[in-house]
Amino acid sequence: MSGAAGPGANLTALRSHNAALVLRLLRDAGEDGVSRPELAGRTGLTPQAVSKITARLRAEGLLAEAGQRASTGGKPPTALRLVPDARHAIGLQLDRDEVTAVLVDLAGTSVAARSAPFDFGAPAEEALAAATAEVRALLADAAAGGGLLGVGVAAPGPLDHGSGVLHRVTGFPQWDGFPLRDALADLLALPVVLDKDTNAAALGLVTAGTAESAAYLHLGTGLGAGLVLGGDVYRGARTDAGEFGHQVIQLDGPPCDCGNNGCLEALCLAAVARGDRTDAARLLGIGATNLVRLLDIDRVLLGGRMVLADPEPYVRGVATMIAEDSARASRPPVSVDVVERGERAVVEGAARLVLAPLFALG
Amino acid sequence: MSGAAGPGANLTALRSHNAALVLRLLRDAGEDGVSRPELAGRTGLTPQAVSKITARLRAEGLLAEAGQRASTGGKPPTALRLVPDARHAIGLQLDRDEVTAVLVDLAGTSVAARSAPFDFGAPAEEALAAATAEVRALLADAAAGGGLLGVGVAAPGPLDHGSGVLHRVTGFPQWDGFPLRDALADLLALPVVLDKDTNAAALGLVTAGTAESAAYLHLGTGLGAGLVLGGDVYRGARTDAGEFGHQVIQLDGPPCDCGNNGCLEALCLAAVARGDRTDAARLLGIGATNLVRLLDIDRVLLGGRMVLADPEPYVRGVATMIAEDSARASRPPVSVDVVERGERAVVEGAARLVLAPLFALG
DNA sequence: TGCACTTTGGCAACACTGTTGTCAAAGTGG
DNA sequence: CCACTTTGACAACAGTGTTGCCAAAGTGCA
Repeated sequence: MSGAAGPGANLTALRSHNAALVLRLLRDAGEDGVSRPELAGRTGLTPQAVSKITARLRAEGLLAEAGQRASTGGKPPTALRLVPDARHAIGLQLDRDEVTAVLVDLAGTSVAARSAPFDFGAPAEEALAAATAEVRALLADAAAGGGLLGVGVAAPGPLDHGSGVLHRVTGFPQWDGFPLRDALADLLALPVVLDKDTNAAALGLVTAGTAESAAYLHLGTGLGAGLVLGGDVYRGARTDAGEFGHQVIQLDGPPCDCGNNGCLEALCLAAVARGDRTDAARLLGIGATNLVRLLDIDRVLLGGRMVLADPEPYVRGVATMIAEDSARASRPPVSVDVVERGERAVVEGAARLVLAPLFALG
Repeated sequence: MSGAAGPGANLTALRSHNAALVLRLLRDAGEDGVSRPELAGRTGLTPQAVSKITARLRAEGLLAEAGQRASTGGKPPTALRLVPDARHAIGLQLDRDEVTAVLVDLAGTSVAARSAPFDFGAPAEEALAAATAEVRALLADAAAGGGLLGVGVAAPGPLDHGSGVLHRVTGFPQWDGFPLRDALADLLALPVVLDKDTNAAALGLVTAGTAESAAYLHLGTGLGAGLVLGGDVYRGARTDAGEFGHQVIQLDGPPCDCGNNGCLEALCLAAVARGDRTDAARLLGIGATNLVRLLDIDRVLLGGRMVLADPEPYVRGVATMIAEDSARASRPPVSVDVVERGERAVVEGAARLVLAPLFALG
């Protein structure tokens, strides 16, 4: 690549980093808030440093006092909490036939939402206009109280997160090479971040759980994964990571569009097509087990239209297969669930693309 | 886990970070050295900050001037280079039947090496005594000029990198739960870092290439992988990541010791056992392709006794399969090679476990 | 040959970070 | 009632990278 050795850190970066750490703890604590001494203990910073940092954040309106806690033998600590309304972000999901937009606050809570039919196959300008119209309408509906941080866009892959350019989306060649991020940023006059829909959903997992490593498996028209490794979304150098569906699990299996034989996606979608959800779940479970073993995953979440239509057999099937394997390998159990707020997981995750830097996540 | 939000950064951490960045660039530049302005450009730090940092590092003896470069229209820049002898580290590899120890300098170059027969099945104290004797003999042979930073230990997994404790090594149940890191640290009175042999070898890749993501595939008595993701070794929460051999690639395949059917390891080792290296390479290639697609890997290196005995068919087979898949997916090519310095890859990687923090790697 | 220009790299002053020392406020518990 | 603990602020401090300035040492054109 550029040959750079990663960014040098200056005092500004130091400040942002520590502020983000404090904000993350405050966000995770929710309404109850956290006391200053607790923040100090959890971050490893001195109490005085925490006092300075929280004072700055309070001046920016990002946090507020939330009453006093019970004393533990001395002066009772003052709880601090995030002020969710202080900032907002927009999530925009471009799907094959629908565009969805949400306005979320700092806590990631959805404040307003809109969706409309969408033609991903339309000419770029037309589709872009439809998407921006949706965002503008959303903002008109619910004026964002605090500052608007930007727009996070989730689209089907492949695409490049770094440059914000779409690649050859299956079935929609006209988007290949289109600089979607910059085009939207110009039209909306807001910062824009672009990512794959699976990564957006995975980003929601970073927030939701304390799990260090998690995988979001999306079974829709295709089968993809969003990976959270070591607390951050893992994209790979070209945002191509997460191609979960095209792992070969049957050497002599049926041919797949990708050119290989016995891809998990082909087998799984075939099972779905013939209505055999049990077998689809079993196949998905095998792929998930491969993933868990390879990457030491703590948590698996399932999503996508096929799963959301009838989650139970999938969750049960995948959970069973992973649990059996974990037991044999005497590994701690891995939680398997449907993604929360199913249909909204991707859009709300998209909004978090914008929020993530504030909390030193991403 | 602990609920901590990652460590807060203070000024000391800031200094170490920037110093490590500079050291890494100097190490990668080798004998030729790097000029201060170039360091500034690559790190993003101001020239004056680089001057201060390099002055400190020079005072510690870690770097020295390396002559003047050609002028580019002004005062000619002074090249700075790492002083490899300034510090040393020990790498220790505990294998099933052999113990190997190397002394490496800051650049990772091997200065001295020893190896001896070893019985991993012996009682812990006995094996430990043999290992420490090997290290002491190595130090007696070649007195380390600069300060000795510590010992990096590579052992067959599973084990926990964080706590330095061995888990149930296949065939050697007596090691289960043994605190190898602390035991060795006590005996040698040196800092000790413990990691899986595959991870140690993978750490060598971080150094060697500019590849952001790489995988080291080890085909020996088993089949495992060491993963480098985003420039760092990826271990997972419990150092269990890298279980590459037990991915299912043939649903109705033969049973594997792990309890599943059609594991890559079982199929691949069976092919090796019947002398069919071409098929073994093909199977390895399928697993490698799965890995490359899932994790957007740039570089694959092959190692382990089976491969090193006759590398060519493996490299060719794996390279061909990945190349075909990459071409179909119009992805940039992935380099496939035998690991350099084959037999030594793991021990020298182990030594780098100790060096890594100096260069902000790991 | 002379001179304008560029680049290097050090020194001093600076703005800002987190840290330490100190102290008042406000509780608990014997 | 009083000793003790904890909270959280203020002031002084050490140390970071940054900025402004300048001498040294080259290049390249007139």
